[in-house]
Amino acid sequence: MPTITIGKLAKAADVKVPTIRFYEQIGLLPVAPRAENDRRLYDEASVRRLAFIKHARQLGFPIDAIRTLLDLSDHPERPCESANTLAREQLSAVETKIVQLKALRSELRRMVASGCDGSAGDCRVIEALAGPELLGDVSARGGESNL
Amino acid sequence: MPTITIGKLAKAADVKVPTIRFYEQIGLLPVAPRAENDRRLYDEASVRRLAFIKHARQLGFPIDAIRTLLDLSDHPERPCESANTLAREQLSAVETKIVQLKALRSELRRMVASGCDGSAGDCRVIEALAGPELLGDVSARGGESNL
DNA sequence: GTGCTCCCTCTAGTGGCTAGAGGATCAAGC
DNA sequence: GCTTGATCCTCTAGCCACTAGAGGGAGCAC
Repeated sequence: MPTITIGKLAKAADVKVPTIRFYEQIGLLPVAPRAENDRRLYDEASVRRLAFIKHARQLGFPIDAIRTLLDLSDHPERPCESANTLAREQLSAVETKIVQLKALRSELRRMVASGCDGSAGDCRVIEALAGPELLGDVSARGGESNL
Repeated sequence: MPTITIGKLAKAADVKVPTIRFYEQIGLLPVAPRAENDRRLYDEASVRRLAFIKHARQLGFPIDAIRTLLDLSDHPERPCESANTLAREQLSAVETKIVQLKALRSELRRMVASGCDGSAGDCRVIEALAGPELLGDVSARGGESNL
């Protein structure tokens, strides 16, 4: 029997109230039953479901992937292949992004290190941006430095 | 005297045609003069300006920061303090993101490593998502990235 | 009755493009 | 001259995942 208000749910899962309504709207959360005064009511299962979503979002899973993951979690008898695939895909997306960001970081470090304090005409930062691009295809430059 | 078509400019700077029109619309590129047939015309300076923008975008600078940087580059007599500041800010944003992504990566690695091939009911991936959150406040928010 | 907080719906805005409709014009080949 | 395909134009709408705000109702403490 659902008794939790949307505000309580929001606090319990550390998610903003409008986000919950948004998740309902796009079908990530089921349409909540309403009290007589038209307010949404939730139960403990809602808290768990929302926490699941939040966790997955923190890990960067796109909404569609989360839909699939929730679907699997709702049907424990189905094979979990796609959950594994989604996780691997997300891992590789994150890894790619890290590689790219490291390339950006090293160029930005160079820019910042050669920092100037004169006028824009001699500015190393602006020069670096105007100059020939040293980053090739960012995604192609994996090596960089490791950490 | 401008003679370069938008298509040529797009190729020269490796940017899509609609993106150029978009940059004009938001004032990153000046309104291009038109030929008699109403087509936009560009010159070498446009190529350099667009390359500057593209490079800055690749580095993740937000449009507003690029506006400032272009402004400085248009007025070489001004002090370049803000260029330095913007670069430092961008560097720190990139560094923060890297840290966050590494945390995600390690959790995803754990998930993927404990991969299962049974049914969703026993799936480690789903379990990990449902389980208590181990991540702090990573909040991968803000449109995922501005790369 | 007066605040205060919570809730409701609905629309529009964010960033940085990208896609598509619907049409005009151009360059090249026949 | 005619056709074909590439390129250009404008305009609107869509993407993702929310977030903000308007404008209002309801409930509770004082």
